[in-house]
Amino acid sequence: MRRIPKAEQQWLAAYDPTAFPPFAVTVDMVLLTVTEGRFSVLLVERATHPFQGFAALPGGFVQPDEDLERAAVRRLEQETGVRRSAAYLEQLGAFGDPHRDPRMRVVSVAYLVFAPDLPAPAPGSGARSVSWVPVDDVDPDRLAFDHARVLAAGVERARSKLEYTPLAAAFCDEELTVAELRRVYEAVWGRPLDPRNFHRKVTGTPGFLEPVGRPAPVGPEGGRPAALYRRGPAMLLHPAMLRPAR
Amino acid sequence: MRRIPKAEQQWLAAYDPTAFPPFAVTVDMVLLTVTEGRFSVLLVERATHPFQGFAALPGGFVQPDEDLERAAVRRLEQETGVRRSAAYLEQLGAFGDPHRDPRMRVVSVAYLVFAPDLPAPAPGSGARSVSWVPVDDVDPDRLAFDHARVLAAGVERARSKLEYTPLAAAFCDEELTVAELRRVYEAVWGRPLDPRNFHRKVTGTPGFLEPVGRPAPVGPEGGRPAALYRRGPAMLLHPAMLRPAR
DNA sequence: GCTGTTAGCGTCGAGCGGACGAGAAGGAGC
DNA sequence: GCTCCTTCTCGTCCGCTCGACGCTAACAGC
Repeated sequence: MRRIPKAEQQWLAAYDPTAFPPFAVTVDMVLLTVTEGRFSVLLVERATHPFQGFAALPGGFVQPDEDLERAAVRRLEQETGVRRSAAYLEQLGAFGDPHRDPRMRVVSVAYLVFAPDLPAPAPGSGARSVSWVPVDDVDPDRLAFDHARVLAAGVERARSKLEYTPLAAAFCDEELTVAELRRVYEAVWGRPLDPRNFHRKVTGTPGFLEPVGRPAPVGPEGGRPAALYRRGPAMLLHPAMLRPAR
Repeated sequence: MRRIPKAEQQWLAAYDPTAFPPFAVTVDMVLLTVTEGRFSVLLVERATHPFQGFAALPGGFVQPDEDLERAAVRRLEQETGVRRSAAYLEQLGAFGDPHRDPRMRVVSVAYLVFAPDLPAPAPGSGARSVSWVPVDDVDPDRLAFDHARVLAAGVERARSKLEYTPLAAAFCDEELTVAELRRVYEAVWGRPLDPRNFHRKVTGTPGFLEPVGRPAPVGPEGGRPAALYRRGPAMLLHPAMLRPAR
């Protein structure tokens, strides 16, 4: 921390911190998962005005002495029970249209979260119900505030992140198979991938997956048991996993 | 815009908009260019407390009825004379550490701007001097607030954007040569590129460059005149221009 | 003419990725 | 046991891209 010079200390003591236009600041979360083979987002139903009865992204006001990311993590754990260590979280951006909230001037900082497949969380405070909704089934006109724009930005960011980072593994359990990872890519990108080329690619990219040395139990469809892997140390994929052209 | 139901109108009329913790919201700009062959950022010297005498990113408070991007564009034009149409602008993210400003709780929304090579702008209000500083020469400890983190995020984002978008052209004039574009890449990435492979790549990527059909005037070093191009319609590069490993 | 410069084209080989064949390893049914 | 089905895993072929680099084109200056 910088040492504050004496002249500035005196100046600060005389400073009126209410001399600037006041804003409310909120965090909203685009919490994504893959469940039952579908790329889905967590939505809550608003129990109060404004937008009563509309679907909305979970979120809430930032406390006066709370870091933005800390506020997001708090909401995540409160509203969904997802622990920070079990998920991936990054900032998506700020949304500050002057009329996005009819009550007052609000700037919302959106966070993007990748969570593994979880049971539908119990409703928290201020929301009637909480549920996973496939992103393709979301009606943008039935979302509160500007959450349609926020969700669209989050979904596109997620699709793009899967190309050049190993974060698809954040949608799976700690130990995972190549086929589970492939189904994540297929759900997020919305296209089938060749299992053989996918296998060659992910096992050939250094730092993506590390073998556990143990097979997974056989699935309900039978077939040869798959080897188990866990996430490797790589943060970026070289080479990238580019989406096939449609 | 949504029709607001009567029950909500009544509820809103009775609502106290000061019931939430007040924040100040600012925009800060990471304004980048390539000048004299160096990747540079616009810095101002702060004339007032706090951080008097420190270098800082240009920026300022968002007005109560002003969109975030509009506030950034206003600052851009006021402080630097750069017109919005002549540059590329995107949001970089929100920075909201509770103690980033000693005066009060401030959330800053940072914007990233790519501008063509310009004469050093005249100092505006509240700043002693304004100048382009090569990003490699910036001393992070001499930057005000958390601007070292903001700048680092902007520089990394810019380096990465050049890989998969045609935005390097935003650092050049409207009509440009392949060599000018190559010098932008070399300055931003900090490594020399093979002129022949670079030429093949950018002219072979559809939508990146479109020929004007006219040669550029011969440069001070002589040599064969280069053909002029202008930016094509592509928003994303397929295939991408990956940075060579160091 | 010759020299020095930059611009632009061509060639070669390594490596990656899409399309696909084929064997390995399990279960279910007979 | 054997057959049939499933999924997993490895291998082959071929086209494309990219890095390294040679070569020619088109200017200025002398």
